[in-house]
Amino acid sequence: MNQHLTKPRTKRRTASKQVRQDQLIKATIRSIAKHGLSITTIATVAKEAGLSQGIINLHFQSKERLLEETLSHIVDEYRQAWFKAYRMSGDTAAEKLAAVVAVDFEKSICQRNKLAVWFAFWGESRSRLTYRKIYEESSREYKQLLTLLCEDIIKQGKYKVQAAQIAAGLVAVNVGLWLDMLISPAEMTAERARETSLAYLRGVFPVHFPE
Amino acid sequence: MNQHLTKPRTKRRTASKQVRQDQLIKATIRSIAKHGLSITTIATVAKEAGLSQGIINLHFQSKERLLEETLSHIVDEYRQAWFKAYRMSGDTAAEKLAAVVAVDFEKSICQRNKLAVWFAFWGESRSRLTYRKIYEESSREYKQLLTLLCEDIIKQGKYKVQAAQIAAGLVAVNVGLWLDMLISPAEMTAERARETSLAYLRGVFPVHFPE
DNA sequence: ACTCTGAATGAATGGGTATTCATTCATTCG
DNA sequence: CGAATGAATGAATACCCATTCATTCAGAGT
Repeated sequence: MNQHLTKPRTKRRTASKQVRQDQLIKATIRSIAKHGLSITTIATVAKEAGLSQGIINLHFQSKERLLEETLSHIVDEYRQAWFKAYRMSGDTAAEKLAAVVAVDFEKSICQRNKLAVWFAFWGESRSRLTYRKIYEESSREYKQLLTLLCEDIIKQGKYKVQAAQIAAGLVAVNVGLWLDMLISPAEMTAERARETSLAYLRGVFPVHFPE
Repeated sequence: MNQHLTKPRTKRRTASKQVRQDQLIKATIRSIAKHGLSITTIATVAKEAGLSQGIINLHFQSKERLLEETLSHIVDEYRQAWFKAYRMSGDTAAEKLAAVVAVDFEKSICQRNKLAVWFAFWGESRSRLTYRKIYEESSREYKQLLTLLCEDIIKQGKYKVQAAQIAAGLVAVNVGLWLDMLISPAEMTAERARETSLAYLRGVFPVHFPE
């Protein structure tokens, strides 16, 4: 029924579920960055991973689930990064705030491939409840933390601003800077973005973020 | 060769190129907002417009060109809006800056359907030079204008900040606020977003944006 | 060495999708 | 009014995509 005469004899390996799923998620990120979400197919991901098409449904049941897992992967990685920065940084609220914000401009977090994925999913989020849920849950936590830190700083410095508003503004600046880094990486480097974000904090909390 | 026996006899009209193209672009915006860019097909757009599939290639030659024209439409509309706000507003730089920034939170500009389109195209922009070009050109102009206004204000108030950096931060905040309005419209209304954006300006230019 | 398990493949399938074009029809013009 | 024009249709075409599954194969256990 089938003639395997011209088979290219590719070397084949077996690997654990965990390894393969990671490999496929990373291939998905590359494919979305390279081709865009709307051109990303089972075929482009499989090719990017150097594996066969069938393996995606084997490990993720459907393309849709692969995409959801990819978004979750990036969102979780981000959450772990800022949480670690929060716990490991100095004692004052200002130090902690600076450390958490700096995460957004760390190489592993703000590399262009990953930024492309964030924006790709945000672009579809209006129409896909699942994407929105995945992002919103993590985002809410993040804003809560920033708001708490801002409240602390405001109390200390007797600033006349609303913590939640400053936190929302801070998150917003960083999202906007990510867009610049995605679209015009030559003009907006991570370093310049970090400074721009810090300029916002300096404006709002001059005593705590001097110079 | 073909049997038109069951034809539903839909009423048919003819309209000028301009009218049809506008109609199709608006249908495209609705389709992208409703289904997402990756699910938007010739069929969904045609259905949204209440017209037949063939009409899209008749007026735009290809689906890709329709999408490009849709992005251009939104970008141009935005550019005209802020340019008008710039020309029509008061004489001082601070007044002009406030007026231009306020455009981002006008109903016609920041309605959710249009925000979905902005983010959809940003999400694909990494892989599509054409999208990036369309956005970048307009974006550069916009930042130049904001930078000039900031320079003026900085000179007047002897602020110790860099105009380009403040302008970049301002654009960034507003992009980030658009994301909030897209994802969580209940939590981030246009009014709240406007205030958050203004809080940024107050922080940086306290004398010119008091209270 | 031999069997067993399950990882991996890729051809086949069924359902879409963009584009084309012969045809229909509304409108304009002589 | 009758012919000419070009807007609009939608069936047909050729291609693409996600998913399935019979089959192959690598590694573990005996």
